[in-house]
Amino acid sequence: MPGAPTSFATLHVEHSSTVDRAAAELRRAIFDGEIESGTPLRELALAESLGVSRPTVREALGMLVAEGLATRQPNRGVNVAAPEASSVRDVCRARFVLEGAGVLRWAEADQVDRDHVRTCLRDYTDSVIAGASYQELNQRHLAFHVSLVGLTQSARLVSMAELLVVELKLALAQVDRLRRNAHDQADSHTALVTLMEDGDLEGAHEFLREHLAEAADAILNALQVS
Amino acid sequence: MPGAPTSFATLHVEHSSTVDRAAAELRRAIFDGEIESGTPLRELALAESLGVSRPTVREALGMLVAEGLATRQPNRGVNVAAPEASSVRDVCRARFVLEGAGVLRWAEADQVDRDHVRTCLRDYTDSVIAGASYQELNQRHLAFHVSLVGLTQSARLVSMAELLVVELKLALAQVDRLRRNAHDQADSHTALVTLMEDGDLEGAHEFLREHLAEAADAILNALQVS
DNA sequence: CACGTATTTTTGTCAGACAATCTGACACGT
DNA sequence: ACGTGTCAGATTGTCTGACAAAAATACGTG
Repeated sequence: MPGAPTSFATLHVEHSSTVDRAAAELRRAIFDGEIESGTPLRELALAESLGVSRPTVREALGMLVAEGLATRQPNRGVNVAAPEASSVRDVCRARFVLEGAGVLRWAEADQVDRDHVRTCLRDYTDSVIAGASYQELNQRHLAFHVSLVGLTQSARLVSMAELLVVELKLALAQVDRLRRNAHDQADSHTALVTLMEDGDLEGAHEFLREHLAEAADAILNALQVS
Repeated sequence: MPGAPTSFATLHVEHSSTVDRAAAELRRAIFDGEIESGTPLRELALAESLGVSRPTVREALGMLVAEGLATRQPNRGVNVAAPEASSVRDVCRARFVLEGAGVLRWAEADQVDRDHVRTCLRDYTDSVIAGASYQELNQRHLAFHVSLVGLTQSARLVSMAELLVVELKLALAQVDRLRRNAHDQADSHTALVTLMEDGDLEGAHEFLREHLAEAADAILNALQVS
């Protein structure tokens, strides 16, 4: 529609602050394995490396701590979080509650949200077929799971699920470098969606429970090895 | 056991930083209604009032924003969050997912967690009988609801529920000053626990759904009036 | 080797400053 | 009157430098 559009709803510029960029760089370094879990994150050293001031680093570290990627001990500094067995179990229990709630609401959910689930599934399977990097596979895989929570139509539940997923990504970053997960789970996810499409929500719910339990066990095994 | 106790497990000192105390003071002021919702929180003014430096205020404001008590617009500062109808609905939907998951797990839950629910209920009803302040009633009321989430035995779900409850407390702080909620809901909560004790978890689940929907409507009505 | 003390490192907090950005008002040209 | 350009004031975002408090470490002494 050329001529005179009165609303520019589609336009927007990147509005990133220095703190955001610093936090993003730290996240990348953690997920890429450049910083091992448990490493102390010294404020002064980071400020020099990143070329920003110490207050900026402090704020960025605060964000990482809020996301669960790092832990802060008062007067002792911030360390990269070390995924423990108990926290992996806890995250998976919590995920089952959130994602399960989404699955059970498949029928009442909004059409857009159902389509979003389908899109995420397709993106994931396409990546598997294309033989994408394990990082991208993780990304798509977890995006699919988050899209299930979207079926609840609660923005807060979705952002909670994203927090949980970040924690899982941290754990996966540890184990994936040791033994790349097979990631042949695409079929399993397709089966889940098929169950929902067929209206067997209880079945899908149970299927999800087992799927998440298996995933937790796999991660725990891999963690124990390392 | 007098003489030489080898473990001092019961002892511990308040290990609070200046930032924590500043954030606590801001929270108190917000919930006490000393700062109305929507008020801009200027860093310089707060620093002077609180007697701390601007960076400290900044960090405290960051905590409030992370808790959902305030909103930050880049380069425009932090404002006390204004509870909207959509967010109230969203919080209640999310609460139903979390608390509902706890209710359904009543049977498999840990004995301690079930006892905790009973304790919270008793505390609440006692406060009602004693005619406590509406702030204390809110506190106990919401603590009971959080204790339901504890039945899932997931620490992360509990902390998520606490976040949601903080947001609700903010909304309640707005309306309670206008029309004190009757808080004759104690019976309703007792009925919920009775249903669970009797093993009718599905019934309790449905009961909870209606209870939360009613609560949401009540808050929304009160908000519309103001 | 155990123990208490000094040194060093690191965080928590402060003060002051500057640049970037937003807000609002005012002047200007059409 | 309307839209545009410009400017001053206010506020945030970021930096520099500094100091006190706490923890970790090294050291000396018994």
